Amino acid sequence: MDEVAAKLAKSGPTSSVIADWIRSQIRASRLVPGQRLVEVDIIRQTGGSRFKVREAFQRLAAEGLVEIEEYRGASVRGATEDEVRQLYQARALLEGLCARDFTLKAGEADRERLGALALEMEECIDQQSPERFSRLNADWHTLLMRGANNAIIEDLVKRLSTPVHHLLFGTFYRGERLRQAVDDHRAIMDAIDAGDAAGAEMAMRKHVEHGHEFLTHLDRTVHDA
Amino acid sequence: MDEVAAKLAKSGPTSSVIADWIRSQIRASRLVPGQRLVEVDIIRQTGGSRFKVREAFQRLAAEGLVEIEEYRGASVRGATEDEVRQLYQARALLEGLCARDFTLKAGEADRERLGALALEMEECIDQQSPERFSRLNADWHTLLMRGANNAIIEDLVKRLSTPVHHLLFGTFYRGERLRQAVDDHRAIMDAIDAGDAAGAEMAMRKHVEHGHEFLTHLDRTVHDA
DNA sequence: ACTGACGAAATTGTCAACAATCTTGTGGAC
DNA sequence: GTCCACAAGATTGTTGACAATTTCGTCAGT
Repeated sequence: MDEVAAKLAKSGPTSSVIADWIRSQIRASRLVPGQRLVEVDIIRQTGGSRFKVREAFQRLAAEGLVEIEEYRGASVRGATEDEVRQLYQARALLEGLCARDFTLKAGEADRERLGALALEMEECIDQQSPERFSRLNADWHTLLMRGANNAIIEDLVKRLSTPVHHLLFGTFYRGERLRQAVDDHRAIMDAIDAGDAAGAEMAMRKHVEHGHEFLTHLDRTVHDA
Repeated sequence: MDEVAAKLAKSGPTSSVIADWIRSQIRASRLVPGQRLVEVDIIRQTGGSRFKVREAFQRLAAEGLVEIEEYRGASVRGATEDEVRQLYQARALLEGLCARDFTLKAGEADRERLGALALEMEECIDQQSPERFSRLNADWHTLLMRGANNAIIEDLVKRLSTPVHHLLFGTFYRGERLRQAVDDHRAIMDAIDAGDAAGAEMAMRKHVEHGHEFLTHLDRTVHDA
């Protein structure tokens, strides 16, 4: 019998598991900015104790993902348009650096895996499966940062991505966005394979900026409707 | 009578006040990497309740400043040499962007205040007051990021700085480091005043890299001793 | 119908006691 | 002297109950 699993089942999810669950709910737009996170609701849905839920809130508050007000509890913190801009600026720089370091440091295995993921993503365009594309896209970016051997930046970028993930997801329903992303990835990988570190950095920055442009364009479209 | 103050005094420090206190202890090297943070000790020294202390631990763990292990509690998390390198790489990019944006956006008042702080720092060199220099230096960098109107990066940089602050502080006891920092600041401000955004960005990157170089140099010196 | 006071319900903040686990010191066997 | 088992103490994890505050519905007065 699996003692570890039995123990986990008995004592319920840990605070970081609960925090992960809340993060995923936010990414999936099941929790939207401004919405209050009522403790008993989270307890019912996760099976965690109140203490652990509160611990999870503290972690998420430290990440800036939720806001805690006295006697009003936790609520999902949204990002203003200007914050989204700042956030993409930072991402462009940080991921750009990773693209550069990946070019200089990554092994053959990582490069091949990056290409394989890119191919899978291309298939998604015709198959109209945005959620799969989204997952593969996240994997692709993660692999690149990991290959660059930069855990600090990987952590920062993950943190920066969460608040806009649900917005971003909307852009993946548009074929043109998917095609551009695939093209951008191709350009980045070409630079990497050519050993052109500076080129890879520039291409990555452009890629992130494209993401921002699509997002603001989409936002404007929605606003007009 | 001040009701707010009375209330605070009665109910003791809040969890974020406790977190601030722990952060300051780490920065001041009174808590060193690897050291365990025993709950009752923190309670005695801050006057907070156990519950609030634990909340503070969760926040600090989310920031990556402390590590929490089951039944072993919280301990100060140190940074490896490689992590410090990654951390400075990220800071160079992010603060560089702020120097650029400061050049483009900051008003006359902010520019003057930046100059005033720089002058105060120059005085510190002769007066041999590294702790004052350290405080002014932090103010200078903060002012620059705030003038660039980039709260996201300000937050990220603050987070990146805490784990190495105590190391950095050691470098401020060396006159040569102080002089170089002052020179770097001067170069950055000259570029800003000339409206040379790209120049300011480059100068800031160099400044941060200098900080890293001094740190590794110091580390090697200590190691040899 | 509208406004504002009032109170019950819901929700969060706090604490103290208890359980689970780790740590340390002690004593004995070899 | 060294090593190991064992127990006592120290430390952390968890729970439940209670206090403080907000929220929402109700109802009188206009």
